[in-house]
Amino acid sequence: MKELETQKIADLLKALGEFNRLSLVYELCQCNTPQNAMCLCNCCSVDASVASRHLKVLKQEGIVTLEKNGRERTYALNRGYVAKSLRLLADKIENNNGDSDE
Amino acid sequence: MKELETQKIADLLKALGEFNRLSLVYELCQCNTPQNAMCLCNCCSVDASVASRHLKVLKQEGIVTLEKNGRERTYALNRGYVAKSLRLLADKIENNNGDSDE
DNA sequence: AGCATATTTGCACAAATATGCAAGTATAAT
DNA sequence: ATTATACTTGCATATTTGTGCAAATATGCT
Repeated sequence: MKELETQKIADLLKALGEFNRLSLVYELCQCNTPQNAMCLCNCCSVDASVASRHLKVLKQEGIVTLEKNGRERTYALNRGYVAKSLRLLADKIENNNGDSDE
Repeated sequence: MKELETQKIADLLKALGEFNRLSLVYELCQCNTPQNAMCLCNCCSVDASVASRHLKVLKQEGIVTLEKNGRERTYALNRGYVAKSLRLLADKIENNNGDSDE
């Protein structure tokens, strides 16, 4: 149970912790409108298939959301979820929350 | 330059984004006193050599600090740095800070 | 010096991961 | 129906990564 939670946050961090994937996230971060995958694969200079796979990972982790518009798929950053998760971890690390041994 | 920064935060996240390494961080997070590596290798059930290597990675990323006391090395979590880095990223992701395109 | 404890390093290896290309699928346009 | 666009998926592959064991190193103890 604790393990599951640890694994989940580890997976989130791992998904973010790869250069091209983080570049995609940054790219999405700068545009307020959802972007399609083709646009995104330009931001890091990789094959479309590579961008596609990275976006799949990001989606699986809930970092981005996907919407299908005709033949194009637009991705949007799940800002709230990612920010919240990161802050939760930051709080835990900084405050050693609750558990006060000293 | 931007790339370097992206790479740096990616490396930090990658270091945190592995189950056993994150477990070590959590373990260090709960103890306010620095812990030696032997103690730490018990928290995740891995060989001492494995814990040693993970701690090395964490140290390289500035996540933990090392202090030598005689033959034992005690590690302490660099709470401030890690928390600050995570919050910075959270802010960036949530606020699309400054850069207002639409 | 000799032994015990704490930790790191060399080696081997299996599993995961990132990548590109080519082929496949889906949908829109003509 | 044919063609074009926007992806995704199936290989093949090269690289990285996590792991354990055994040996090496470092330091303290007697």
